[in-house]
Amino acid sequence: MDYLESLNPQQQQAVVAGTGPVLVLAGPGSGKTRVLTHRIAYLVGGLGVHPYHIVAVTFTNKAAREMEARLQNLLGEQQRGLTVGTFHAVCGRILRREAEHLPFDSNYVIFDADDQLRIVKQVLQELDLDEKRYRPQSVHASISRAKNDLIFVDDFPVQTYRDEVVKRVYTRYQQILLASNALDFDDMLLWTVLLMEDQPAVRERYARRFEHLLVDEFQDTNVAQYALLRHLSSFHRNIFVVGDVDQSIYRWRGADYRNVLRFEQDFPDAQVILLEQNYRSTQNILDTAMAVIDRNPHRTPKKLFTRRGRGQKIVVRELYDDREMASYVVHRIAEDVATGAAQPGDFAVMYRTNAQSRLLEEAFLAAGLPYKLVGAQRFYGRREIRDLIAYLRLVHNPRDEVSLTRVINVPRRGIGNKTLLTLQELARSLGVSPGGLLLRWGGGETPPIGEALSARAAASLLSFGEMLAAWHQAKDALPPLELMDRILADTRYREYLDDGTEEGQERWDNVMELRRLAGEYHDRGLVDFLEDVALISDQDTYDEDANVPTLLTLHAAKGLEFPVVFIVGLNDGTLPHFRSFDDEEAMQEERRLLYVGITRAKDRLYLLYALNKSTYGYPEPAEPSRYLDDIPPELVEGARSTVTRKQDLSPRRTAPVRLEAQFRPGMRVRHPHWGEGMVLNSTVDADDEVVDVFFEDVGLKRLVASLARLTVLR
DNA sequence: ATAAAGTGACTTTTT
DNA sequence: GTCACTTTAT
Repeated sequence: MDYLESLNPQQQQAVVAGTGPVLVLAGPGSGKTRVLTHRIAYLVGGLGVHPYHIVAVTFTNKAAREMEARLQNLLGEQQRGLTVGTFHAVCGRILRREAEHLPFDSNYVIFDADDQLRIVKQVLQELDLDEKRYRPQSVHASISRAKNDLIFVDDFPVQTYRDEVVKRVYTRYQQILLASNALDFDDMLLWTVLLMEDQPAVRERYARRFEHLLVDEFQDTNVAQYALLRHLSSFHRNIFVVGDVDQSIYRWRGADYRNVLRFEQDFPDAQVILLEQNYRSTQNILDTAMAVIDRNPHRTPKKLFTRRGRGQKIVVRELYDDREMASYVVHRIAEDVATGAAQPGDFAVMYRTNAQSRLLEEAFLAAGLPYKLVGAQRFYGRREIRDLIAYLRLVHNPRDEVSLTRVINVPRRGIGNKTLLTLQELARSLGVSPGGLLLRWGGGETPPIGEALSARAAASLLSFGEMLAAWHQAKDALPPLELMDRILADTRYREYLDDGTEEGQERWDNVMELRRLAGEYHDRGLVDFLEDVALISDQDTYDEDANVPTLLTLHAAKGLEFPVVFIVGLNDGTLPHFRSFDDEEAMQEERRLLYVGITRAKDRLYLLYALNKSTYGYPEPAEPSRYLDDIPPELVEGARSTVTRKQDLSPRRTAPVRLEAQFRPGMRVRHPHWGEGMVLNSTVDADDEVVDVFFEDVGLKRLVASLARLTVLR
């Protein structure tokens, strides 16, 4: 088999690069996944490396699955034994196997973002700290950042009083995790690195095993991940990383693109290979992307080029507000589909924040067009889904106090706050976890209740304990699906949800969806089910086979491509996001985010901004994104004479009728964005006034008077 | 103990 | 406008 077939010279060079460190700097659409998979195929099929000795690490399950699928095509059964997975999944496997060296056992559960926040809140309450002064999110972010930087509790530096508070919360937070036999996302990396450092023999075993280490999206690694890679490659030094600093968009999660520079320092003998040829987009799209990203300082400029030709110009368009924007998108899609110019699945709509999806969804719904939204939170964040996962987690690991607290009174079974508190105290006095106590109680042991509990409360607890004990006993014999069915039946969960409303039905449908998912784990079992559910990412929910338009955040778009891309809400404050305004590094990342979005487009690109945006309900005038100014007009369709006009797409909204012209040729006017200009012409339309204005700075514009917020100057 | 009604705070991005 | 959390009434 020829592993170099259909690869360009740079790709080939990367695929057959000799042993030792290799750094591949790969622009968007340059075929980096091809390079990674062909490299592995070459190692196994060409050099005869056993797959057992190869590990490939990605950031999302989707990327891992895609790599596996492509390897299956290239290698067939020869690929068996390969380790391909996300950082967290690979660490998870190592931690379960090596649990004897660690302060938790191999049945540990993974606490997700919501659980983590709950614990922080609980701790803040315990320590009698004011949640207004110490916002749980922000305290948690500090803890997470420390962990990503490999700073353990004892080493947490204290310079301010706030640091001191965070350290106290961090300490207690960590105690609770361990008492619950639980890890958060950051712990998975942190404990693995700690394991490698504290147990040289273990490190040696893995370092010897992994002869070849391959890493995707290397620019998104954080300190902990980089440390882990160094440990795992410490014996063979065959570390092959692929990345693009211009696509680094996870700084807020601890990612540091400077790891790419660090790599070159730490491995001075590294081969560096540049992939610049783009196989995805037209040259106009690439030029747009470069115009945006070139403004970032301290970059090694890359020249993205394609053989696909210039293609169509990009569309930059102003819409009245977010609603009109959504409506415009839907109508454009409907039109292209109707004329046969494109298929529904060709389109993607991208935005900066999740909240922006709502109006888009409404517009699709109103038009009766199916669409798909990428985002796991949507599903896994739902109350009913979290409840059921909490039940399963509790059965799997009764020490999980977060889950116990969540479900002990759902559906209502007469166990209120007071009773729960008494249970917790009782458990503490006996030196067991509350879940453990209930389990034993339900299994026949009677705890020394004394006067602490009323007879009714005790009966409620006992009956819950009995259910828990029965499930716990059955869990090893039952596949996840059957266990879930049993829980649903015993708790009468459906009756609890079904309140006769549409919402109740929807919730039950969600439960059925989770049930379907559980069914896929018949052979792998509960542990894998719970782990996968905890580590699922938004990007993992992208379904390329659906042939419907895709709605997704710019972050979730990384690694994907679409024939037609709409980027909506290109307004200052949204992109760049206002929270980044006072942080230079963050602002550079906003720019990279737009760059990532633009480079997803193969053929057509729409950049849309609103004249008015609404910040939680209330509309206010908005500025176009500053990044739009960086795009050369010759790349933009009709750039010289933008018609600024409210789209007459929703018949419900009609502009106020105006009979007389307000503006006359020769008048001097001011526009909030375009500055001062002179009116050249004005005509009264059926329901509005259309004014042509020549602006000093931007030239001729056609404006609708009722929307353009023009003021007349003397 | 629970349901209903009221409050305030908040939205980047997510393994 | 939406959510989570708190207060209030039963």
